[in-house]
Amino acid sequence: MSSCQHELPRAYEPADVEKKWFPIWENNGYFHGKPNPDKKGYSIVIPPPNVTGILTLGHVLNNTLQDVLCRYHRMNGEEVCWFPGTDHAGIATEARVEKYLRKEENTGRDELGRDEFIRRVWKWKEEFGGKIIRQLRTLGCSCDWERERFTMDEGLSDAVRRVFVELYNKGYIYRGQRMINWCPVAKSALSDEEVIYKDVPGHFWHFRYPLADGSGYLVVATTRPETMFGDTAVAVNPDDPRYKHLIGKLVKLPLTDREIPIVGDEHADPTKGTGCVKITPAHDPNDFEVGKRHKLAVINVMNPDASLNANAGPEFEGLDRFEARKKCVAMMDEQGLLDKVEDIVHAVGYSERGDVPIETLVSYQWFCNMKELAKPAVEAVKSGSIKFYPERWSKTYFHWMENIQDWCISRQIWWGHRIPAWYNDDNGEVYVGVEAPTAPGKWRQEEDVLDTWFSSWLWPFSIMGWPKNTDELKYFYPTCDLVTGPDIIFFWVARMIMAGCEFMKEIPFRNVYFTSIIRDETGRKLSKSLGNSPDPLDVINAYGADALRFTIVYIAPVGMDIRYSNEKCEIGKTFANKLWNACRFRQMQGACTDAAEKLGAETVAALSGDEKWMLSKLDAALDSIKTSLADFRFHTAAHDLYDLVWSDFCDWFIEAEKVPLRAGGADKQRACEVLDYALWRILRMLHPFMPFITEELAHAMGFLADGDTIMYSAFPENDGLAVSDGLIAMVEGKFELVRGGRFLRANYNIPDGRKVNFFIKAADADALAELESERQMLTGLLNAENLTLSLDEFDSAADGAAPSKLCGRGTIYLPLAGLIDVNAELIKLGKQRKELEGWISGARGKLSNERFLAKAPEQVVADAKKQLAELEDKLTRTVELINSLS
RNA sequence: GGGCGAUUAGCUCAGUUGGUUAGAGCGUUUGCUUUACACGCAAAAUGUCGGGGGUUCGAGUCCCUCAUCGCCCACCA
Repeated sequence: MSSCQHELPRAYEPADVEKKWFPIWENNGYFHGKPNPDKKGYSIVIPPPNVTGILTLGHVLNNTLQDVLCRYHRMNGEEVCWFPGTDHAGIATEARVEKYLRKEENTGRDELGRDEFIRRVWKWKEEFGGKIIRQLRTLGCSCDWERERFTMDEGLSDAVRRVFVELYNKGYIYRGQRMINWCPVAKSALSDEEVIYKDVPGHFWHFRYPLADGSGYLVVATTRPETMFGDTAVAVNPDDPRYKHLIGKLVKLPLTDREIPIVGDEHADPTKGTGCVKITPAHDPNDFEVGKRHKLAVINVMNPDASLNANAGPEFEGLDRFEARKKCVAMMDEQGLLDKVEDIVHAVGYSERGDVPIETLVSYQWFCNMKELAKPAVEAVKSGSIKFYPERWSKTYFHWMENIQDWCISRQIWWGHRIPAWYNDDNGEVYVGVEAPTAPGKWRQEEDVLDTWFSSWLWPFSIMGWPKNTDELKYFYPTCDLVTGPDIIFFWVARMIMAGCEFMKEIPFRNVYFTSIIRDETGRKLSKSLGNSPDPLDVINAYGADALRFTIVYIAPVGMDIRYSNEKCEIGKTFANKLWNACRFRQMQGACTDAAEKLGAETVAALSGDEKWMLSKLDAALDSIKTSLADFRFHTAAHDLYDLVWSDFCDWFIEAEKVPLRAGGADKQRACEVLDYALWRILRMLHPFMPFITEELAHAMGFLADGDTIMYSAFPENDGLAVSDGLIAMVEGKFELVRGGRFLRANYNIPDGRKVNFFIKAADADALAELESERQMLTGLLNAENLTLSLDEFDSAADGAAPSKLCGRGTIYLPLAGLIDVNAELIKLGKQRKELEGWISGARGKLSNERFLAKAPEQVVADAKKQLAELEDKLTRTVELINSLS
């Protein structure tokens, strides 16, 4: 078939093979997808990794699965396009580059100013960014690299501006003063989703706030003493008999010279704490609401970096919030105003990126009202237009969507899409538009940029050229499948659905597969700080990309976390080696035949039992794999492939085929043809999972000509060479006898390599006939010198007692004149007899249960009867054996 | 407080509408360099399927309950 066949080395060495094929694929344009009316389209958009990111095992899993899907659909004749790209990751990148500039040039944001800083970020991005995209190639990802995009590319930025303007004009986007989450590290507002709550130990400090008239004090409890400088009231419940008479009076706010009112408000719960609550409208969402009800002043006591500002007074101004807390408590204690201190564990909101406690504070920000956007997006999932795998994630989705809050979209950083709003300071006018205002006047553009996710939520269509109505959009949108982690269901998945429905009037994808989260062996999350996060490139160097891909798919359970360790890559590595050697074995039998694509009619007519068995195993695996992939049950497909190759093909089929191969002539020719046919099918079935080794072997074996690629070879179809159940049972009955023979050898320490005599007493005349027809194979598999097949008992009187093993189709004996340990055999057989009797009594009990007979399906009853008959037969034969030995 | 998931061999996990004697890999034990593979071959051992109750002719599988572990959301003066 091909001139490029070459001899394979003894062990598979992935490094050179993997380096060789990727450039060939890429340079030939095999990854490129373009609108093609003659084919069905299949598209995936990559979850754009952060431009600062480097490859992690999470990416490996995620992108391997996407690649499996893409390669599979490509082999099914579809026009596949996998759109790659990166996300500008505003806060993360800005922090990363700031750190870099500080280290390399001892400069940064503040020194450089906005324009220069942004120029430096772009420079950094060109130089170091997107490393991950290059690393994905090492993994073999068949993305359409010609279409790589970045969320801050001109086209995508234009999409962002248009979307902003459209939502503003619809009244969804507005600017307002609200309680927001503030990250003191980024010195920016955050969305609710960017806050992570952690349980941490803390204290309740009970403070005495003296009544202004000197008649006593109220006790308030707080976890945040340093915010007391922003207190503008103390609230009590209006129905609380202890305090209601105090409403309207004043307390003196300690450490300040202010007096604040006691207000009556339902917010104060008489059953909690002392029943008195200090009200800090500037720093607590509930207090903010109380403040609004009572028209209280909002006193912000924090600087952007969470140090205290002038409102905290000269003693505290400039102090870090935690320093201020200590000092505040100490001063209260000194003044005898610290009532008591309680140790508690409470949830504290942390900034996702900065990993420090956030502040809640009141600030002017841009928001997007999501209520209307959510409606069609909820409907899309409810109606099944979009399906989630595993389905249960839809519950999480609905819960969030149905309680959706306004999205804080402005960020006080520089790296990102600057909000397209301009202020006219002369007349207070606000202009929002895609381009700067042309109207005369002094216009000043909004300083803030947009949340990173405000560009990523447009990704499925902005990456295809929207707002232009491109051919790509017409052909590839909506995309088919999305593969991502459940951790970004709110950040990204839900918002993409909303954006698709709103701006494209069509869902962005049909299926969403949520991957597992990868943990280490002990179940901890992988993280840099724990040092338990292996570098995938090291793993690829040690085991090979195919091995890593296969392993991670193989061990990824559906919808659960993965416990990963590098050692597990042995699975993929040894599997690759096994496949390699199966091919090597075939190659040692001679050149590739013409049968790889299709078996000739004559060959089909002449197939042996084992060969038919193998072909039907292949078909069964094929059907199962197709179903599994259609349901995103990747690991089931990987397990099927593993078992097919290792157990069925290597352990049984290759071993069985050694018999006709040894026989030579027509037998050998036929065996080679079937081996070629089966191997070529196996390689194609494996290709989506292990792209490199399968391409290499397809060429090395001569299944493909130079210049061809397995990437565009057809995924196998069920070949319709159907085989009867009877034949499968016959072949597997034969295998059982072989296993029985090996068991006997092992018991008597007779190496498999030594030829011995076997005697098989067939269970009945049919079995005898079948076994007789398989005599050659049986003799070969058992490595027997002589094989006697008979309906008669083994004649222990004449030939000496022999150990035996009971199998379905017969009983196999290993005659060992004089060597047998009769007692050991009797003990073994006695045990077996007892077991059989147990099962028989169970089976009889079931069959004598009238309700079972009446209610169970016919087939189940028939099977039970058949099983009982088999057990009874086995028992009879066991008893016969016992009698013959005792 | 609300929701979701997990609990099966020493370890990591399969087990698709309930239906023969619950499986795999790793590890363990034993024996093999048999003309692909020691990254290998053959064989063996190990389970009250977390506890309890229920439905059913029949439960690892369905229902209830308890326990333990984990995740998400909300709340917390």
